[in-house]
Amino acid sequence: MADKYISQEIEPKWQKLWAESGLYATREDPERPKFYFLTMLPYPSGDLHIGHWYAMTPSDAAARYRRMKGYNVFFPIGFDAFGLPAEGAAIKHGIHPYTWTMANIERMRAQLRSMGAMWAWDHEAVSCDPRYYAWTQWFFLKLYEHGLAYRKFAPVDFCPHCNTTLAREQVWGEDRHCERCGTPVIKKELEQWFFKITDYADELLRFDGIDWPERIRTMQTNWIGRSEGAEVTFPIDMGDSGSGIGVQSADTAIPNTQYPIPGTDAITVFTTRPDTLWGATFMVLAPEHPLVEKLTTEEHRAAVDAYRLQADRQTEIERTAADKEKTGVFIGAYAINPVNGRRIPIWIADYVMVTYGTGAIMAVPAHDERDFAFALKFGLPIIPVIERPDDLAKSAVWDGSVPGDFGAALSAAGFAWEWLAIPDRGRFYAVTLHGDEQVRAYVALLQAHLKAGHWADVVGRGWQVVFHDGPLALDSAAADAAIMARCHAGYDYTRQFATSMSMWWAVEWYRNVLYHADYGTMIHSEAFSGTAGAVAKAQVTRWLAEQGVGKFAVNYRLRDWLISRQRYWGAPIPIIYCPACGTVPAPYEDLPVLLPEDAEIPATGENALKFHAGFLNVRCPQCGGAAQRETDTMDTFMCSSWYHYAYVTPYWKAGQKLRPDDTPWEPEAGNYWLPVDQYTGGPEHATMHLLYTRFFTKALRDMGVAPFAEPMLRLFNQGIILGPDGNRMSKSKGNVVAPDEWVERYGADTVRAYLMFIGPWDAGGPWNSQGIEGVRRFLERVWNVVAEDEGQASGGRSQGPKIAAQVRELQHVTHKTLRKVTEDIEAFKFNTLLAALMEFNNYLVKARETAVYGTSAWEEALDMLLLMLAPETPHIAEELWQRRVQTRRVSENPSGLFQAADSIHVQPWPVWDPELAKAETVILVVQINGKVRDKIEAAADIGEAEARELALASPLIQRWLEGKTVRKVIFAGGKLLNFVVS
RNA sequence: GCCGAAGUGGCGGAAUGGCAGACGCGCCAGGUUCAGGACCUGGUGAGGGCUAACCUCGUGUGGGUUCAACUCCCACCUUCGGCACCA
Repeated sequence: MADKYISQEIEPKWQKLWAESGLYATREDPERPKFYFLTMLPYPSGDLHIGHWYAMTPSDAAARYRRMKGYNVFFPIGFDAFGLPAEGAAIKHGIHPYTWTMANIERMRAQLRSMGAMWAWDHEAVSCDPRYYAWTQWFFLKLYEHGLAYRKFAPVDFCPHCNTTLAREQVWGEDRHCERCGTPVIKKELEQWFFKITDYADELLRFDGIDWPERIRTMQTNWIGRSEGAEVTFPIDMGDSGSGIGVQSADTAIPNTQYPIPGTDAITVFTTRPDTLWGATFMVLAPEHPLVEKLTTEEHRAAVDAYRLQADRQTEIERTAADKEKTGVFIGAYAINPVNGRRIPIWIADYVMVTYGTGAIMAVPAHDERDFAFALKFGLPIIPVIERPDDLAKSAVWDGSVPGDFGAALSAAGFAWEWLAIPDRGRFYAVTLHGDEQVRAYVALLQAHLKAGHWADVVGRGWQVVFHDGPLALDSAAADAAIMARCHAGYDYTRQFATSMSMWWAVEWYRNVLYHADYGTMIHSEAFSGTAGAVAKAQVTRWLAEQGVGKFAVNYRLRDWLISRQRYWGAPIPIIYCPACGTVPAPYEDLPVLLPEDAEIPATGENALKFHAGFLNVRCPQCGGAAQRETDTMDTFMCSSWYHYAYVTPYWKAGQKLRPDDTPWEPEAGNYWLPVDQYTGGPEHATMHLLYTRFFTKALRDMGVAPFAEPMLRLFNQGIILGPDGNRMSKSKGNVVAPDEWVERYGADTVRAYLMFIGPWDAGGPWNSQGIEGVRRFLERVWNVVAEDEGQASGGRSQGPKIAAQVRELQHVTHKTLRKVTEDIEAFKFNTLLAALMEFNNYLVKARETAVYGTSAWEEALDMLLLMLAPETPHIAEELWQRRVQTRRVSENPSGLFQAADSIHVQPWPVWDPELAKAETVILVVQINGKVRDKIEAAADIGEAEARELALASPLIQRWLEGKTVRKVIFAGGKLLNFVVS
């Protein structure tokens, strides 16, 4: 009675029966091991697209597999339902965000059901439900209580299109655009709420006990950007110039450091290279640095103000363009280099960021590329203080400075040199030297040949200018000045240069030895000269601490998480501002602070809460006086930082008064399910959601709320499905692929299996419907093989040795396939899993025509085929399984109704027999000099001697060996034999 | 510029030291059919070869290690992702 495979009929049927039979009901069962399998929750934009299917259906397959393996699997779903698009729809179509969102959710629920996934709908959670965001607000209060939420006035990224501030993580790309709408962001000075994620920077760098992809760990590590170095304090030079520097002796708060220098005037810098301190020849402050105002002298104020203004006006793009010419101005003030007491000028320049480190740097132009460019441009001294590790030195000697026999003398002494022509300056001996010895010998030779009044330089190793009456080392700014004074006096050409280094920069041939940023032996550093590069940094840091001018310090690129959003459609920040009491948290028992439903969304895109008197005006919980609510709402990443906890007991304690000592989920259920065992989702959340949720969990642990430190033990990142044009799918590009039409045409099982089949799950790639037919054909062939078998289970009809061998082969193929499929699904290798099943099915199609048909091995093969298909294509597997079960009358079920216990999806995953999975024969590959010359069938356990014998019996091999001497034979474990001949 | 991933037939991809191209799409031939579609069977990297046996070449490029390299090492090219004046 083999009828046709009509997916459109069986899929809705089984979805209904599964739901009705309670197959997916969640219950904590201490008898069984739990498995919390989580896939990233969707934003209810209105329609599921193919990317959701790509992310979710393989997850479902893996979750189903876990259940068949005997785990009590929790596979929940919900909606990340706050966010800007709802407000956009409100403005555009006049629908309230709540109505729009809930309608979308309703629509998406139906679409999600069509996947046939084992969602725990009984634990669905929607983040915009007041019963949900009551807890979002509860978490905020807890964080506030523990000093992890604070408000500060700071320059923040603001999206003019979305009309709201954004977290640093939500600003993307070189042009610093809004992650959501693509509009370039602007900087605004606003008072905003932050979460102190930086408190956990070090712990977030550790991934102990979690199995996360290398890629994500690297991205998070880079994002946190830990660097070790020292903080060094440079006193301001109060001495001369009497310039009436507007310095006040008030406490000076230096940005991003907890170490204001009370009662002194000093600049603290962060450096990763304290070993280069002796080469710090100037300082640079960020234009926004608070000390700039105080330190600028009257003489320079106009220029400084002008520079700060233009720096402020520049967009971030202009300012951070990598190849930008360095700009900056001197502010008239000087600092004292604490290691040598030298006076160094203070500049401001926009290449120093107020947001990183202390917003101020010591500039070591000889060993920092940016400082080098800056010093070159503004004629500031560049003094090398770290020896070149490669020993290289160069010296260009004008042929007019030495007698004509200089070249011969160089050659005789064994120095490598060649002629170098410099336009307008003449011909030079270009000498390349290696190491101190050579430099010393060379300098002596040069000295002996130099004509009176002439000189030549040695750059790189052993920096110096050799004058006819003796060399001058470039070991300090003073020495630099002395060198230049002699040069200026002796040769007009040099007057255009302020420093030795800029003079050398003019010689192209010198350029590659003038600057380096490597570690190396310290030079020109007083007592530290000679300190080896490997220990220099640590030794100097220790000494700085002893001297009281600096200390070991760690700096992070990570900033605190800005969570304020100037939007209506989010969870309100539960804070009240009272003119008398100040900032007052809303009492726990008043949660949730409800979003007013009657708010009008202003067409200007502003926050509706600001104009809603009923929301805004409130009594102060402390003094009872008139007060106002905070109108900003929370970043939606706050909602998704804890949704995996919400699923455990959705809307826990709804309607009850919340208390600070509550547990945000039903404790027993939480103890059973948490934490998440396997998480799957896109890699685009690496530095946002995936970092936030780790921070959040660590904070919960420290509050005593959660007994674990990581929210998700294992993570897998699937790839991203692009539009058919290879671009990221987006409505504006019109390349969004809707799964519904494909499901209608081919069925959910086909779409599921096709998405799993097209390639490795973590690869993603452009959607291409070519090939989906092949997967549908595969399922039809499965249908034909299995459905036509009904009633044939009567045992083998023929006997004998021939059929025994065929049966054994069938069993071998069956068990080998089971092994492959099991290994693949464990590793999320769905593409090769499906290929193995296709191969297996192709084999069965052929085997059906042989005597194995109807044997118990045949029946086992069909059962196994269905069990292996159940995770990937749940509907067809169930339909065919039920037909087989009924046929065999295994189920005593008088009602005839489907019972959950009979479902294929709760059958135990079969176990392969290693003996059967092993092949009896192999194709022995015979090579001559590594080239395949013959393939011979042999017993799987063949030994080397027999293999050799077999190979030598082959006429083909005999021909290749003719007239050759066998030098060596390599036998690779029953697979391959290689004759090395000559 | 720095960090990471990838590069294999006409296409998606398989093989992580041992038969390159599994599986699927497409294409070609044949069967079935009044015909088309669907389905079934066989073939399908390039070149050579009495179109047979078989041979040569072939996994981004150039070197290397090895009996043997898509796979390991070195250098480079291209594409994608992340970071980027981060001190």
